[in-house]
Amino acid sequence: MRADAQRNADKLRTAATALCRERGLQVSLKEIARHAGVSHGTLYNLFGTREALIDEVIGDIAAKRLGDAARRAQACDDAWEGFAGYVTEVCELQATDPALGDVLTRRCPQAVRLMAVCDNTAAAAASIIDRARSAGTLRPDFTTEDLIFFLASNAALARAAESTGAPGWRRSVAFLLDGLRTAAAHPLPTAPLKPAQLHHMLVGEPAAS
Amino acid sequence: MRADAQRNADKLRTAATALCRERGLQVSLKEIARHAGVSHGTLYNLFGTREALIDEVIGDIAAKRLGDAARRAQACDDAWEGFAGYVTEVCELQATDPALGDVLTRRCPQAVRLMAVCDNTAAAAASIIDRARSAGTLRPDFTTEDLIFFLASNAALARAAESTGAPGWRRSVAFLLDGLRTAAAHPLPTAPLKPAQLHHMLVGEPAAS
DNA sequence: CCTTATCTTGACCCCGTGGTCAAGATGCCT
DNA sequence: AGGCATCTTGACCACGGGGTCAAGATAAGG
Repeated sequence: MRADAQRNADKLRTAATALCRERGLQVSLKEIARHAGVSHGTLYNLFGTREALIDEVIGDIAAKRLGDAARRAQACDDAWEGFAGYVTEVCELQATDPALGDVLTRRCPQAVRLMAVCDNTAAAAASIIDRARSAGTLRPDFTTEDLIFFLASNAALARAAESTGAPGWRRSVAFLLDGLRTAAAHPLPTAPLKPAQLHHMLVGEPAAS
Repeated sequence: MRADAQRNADKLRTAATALCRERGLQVSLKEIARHAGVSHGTLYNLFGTREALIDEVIGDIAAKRLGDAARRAQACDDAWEGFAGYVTEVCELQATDPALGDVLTRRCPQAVRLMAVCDNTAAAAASIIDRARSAGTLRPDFTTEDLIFFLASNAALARAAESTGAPGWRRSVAFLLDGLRTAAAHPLPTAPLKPAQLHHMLVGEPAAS
């Protein structure tokens, strides 16, 4: 790879990172190129598809931040505290970094690394949930799919809320948590979602546009 | 108004109603015209702006359906049942009629009648919430803004969920309700949203595109 | 039936998106 | 320095959105 190509690739990566993290994963490629001070043709030359760029640029950040949150939760002595802290922390990530919200809602299904991050997050969430359920503090009928559903539904609003300086999502999370303690549980109206149903829901309809 | 103009207006209204209710309020005007078998120029002639069309077409439906739900809640003997039923019913409306979801999230701020429906709904919700709080079954720190925040966050997902035949939102609502009983309440992390903050949040960032 | 006011049409404008590619520029190696 | 391979550019394609308007169609009334 020639030096100038390398330089341009870096400029594009930088621009893409910044734009994705402040506006989400569906920023226009031409805008990224413009922002990087480079022709959009160059972007196509160097990365080919949006997925390749995004995947490269957001993959590590997403894996790190979501992984850290999961590890913190698992390291927590109290299972419930770990679970509650995890939910709060992930919501906070969504609120402050739109790109992460889009990762969790599978907005970019072609990006293999991001999808892997998504799967890992689901697995981590499952273990955090399991632990809290086993401890008897989290209601037993709460599933990983329920958590992801909640995260997905909060993604858009959390972002908007943060920009107004009014973190309404914090109250939302608190209400949810209060409803998730074993003591608060009442029978649920429907069966849990199957993973495939959740998946289809998220990739099928990319959250209103 | 000439007879053919009247006929075209009706065709456009019919098409607009159908498309809005199955795809939300931001359907393209050209698509509505196409669907009505009429030139898009005619649409502009007869209605001028998207807001005028939408307002006329969705206003009554929205007012009726949301009003009915509120009345049913208020007619309910038990305050908590009324409240819980109301939340469920509104979510169901959002899931089955994307247009209503968009109305409640103020996706079309120029449409005065729709905004009035929105305000009326908020007022009705406030009274339903008040009643349940006074009865002691709904936790006292839950506000109208919290409800609207929840409805907004569920809007996109409820729609997607319905189309997969997996009503995940029903479980979401159930978890929320379990967290809203007075007995389940734990202290909240932040102060309630002010109405203006909520408003700014909804109109400022139209939910992730 | 013929006139006229009303209405419809579709070509046209602007803007944006994703994507391609020949021509020209530039880095690099000899 | 020169020549080749690599890379960049920006014009171009097709598509879609919102919106406008002159010219032609048509309903309504005399």
